[in-house]
Amino acid sequence: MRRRVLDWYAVHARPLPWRDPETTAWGVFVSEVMSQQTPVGRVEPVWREWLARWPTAGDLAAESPGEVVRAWGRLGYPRRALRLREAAVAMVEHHDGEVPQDEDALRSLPGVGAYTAAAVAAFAHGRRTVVVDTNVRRVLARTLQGRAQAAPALTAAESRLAAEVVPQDPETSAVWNVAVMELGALVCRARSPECEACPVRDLCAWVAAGRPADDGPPRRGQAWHGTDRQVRGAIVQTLRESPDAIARAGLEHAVCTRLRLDPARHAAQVDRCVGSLVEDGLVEPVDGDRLRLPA
DNA sequence: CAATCGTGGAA
DNA sequence: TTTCCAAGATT
Repeated sequence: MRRRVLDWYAVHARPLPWRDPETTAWGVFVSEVMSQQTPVGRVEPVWREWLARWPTAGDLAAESPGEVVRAWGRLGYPRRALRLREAAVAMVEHHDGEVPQDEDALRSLPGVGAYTAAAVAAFAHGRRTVVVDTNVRRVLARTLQGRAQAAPALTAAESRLAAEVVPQDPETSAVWNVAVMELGALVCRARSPECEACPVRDLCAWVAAGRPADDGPPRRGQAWHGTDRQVRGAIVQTLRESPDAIARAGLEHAVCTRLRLDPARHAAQVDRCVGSLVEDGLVEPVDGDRLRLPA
């Protein structure tokens, strides 16, 4: 199993820029945060802009939150941009401006959870960690458990299983971690798995079982139309595109127009979302009734 | 533990 | 057209 996956990766790995040996730990760190819940294909162009503009943690730490959110563009979940900047500040203040190597130190940074800490320790520093992302969970669920998809949330049994299959040698373990992720992203995909092209199809428990459909509870889809998330997104997008602060009434109008919502019916919702964005530090009130990205 | 938090492309 | 979901983190 391990040899097959490692050999497959050696041939089929995508040439992502942050996999270049020349890429710094900071570059890897940025790529991991940007890739949280965002397809890597969408991350790549923004990552290039960021690394050219802010080549080190110190460079980003010195930037204003608003500029960082603006440069985040449409990657989604803009709070990640704020936390990435806060993580850079923490690196400057507590880690001599460098990306920590220790998994626990990484985990303590803003916006860094179990996955990102393990990934950065492995891919930026060559540490032996157990990287468990959505790809790894799906690959292990299929190959070892014979299930179509992993459980809705990460279970202790899953973590144990993932830890067992990571090679002992640190160098090999890092390649293994990224290789399983890549296999899940390119071949063992969630929707249309390409088992014919899979290096471990002949020892995959799911294939052996005839690729049974998922037997778990149906996943409730994320509601979108008319939600606060949609409204928040439109607010931040509008402010991102405006070099100047915008009056509250003008912002409400712009957001409702953008989303084709009745202003009379949704003014309160827009207002409430502005409030939550201010609390999150994504929006800043100025001059009494005007709003902008935080300076 | 479950809800919340953006966005856009593919099925 | 609607649905699914992608290198998760936080509360």
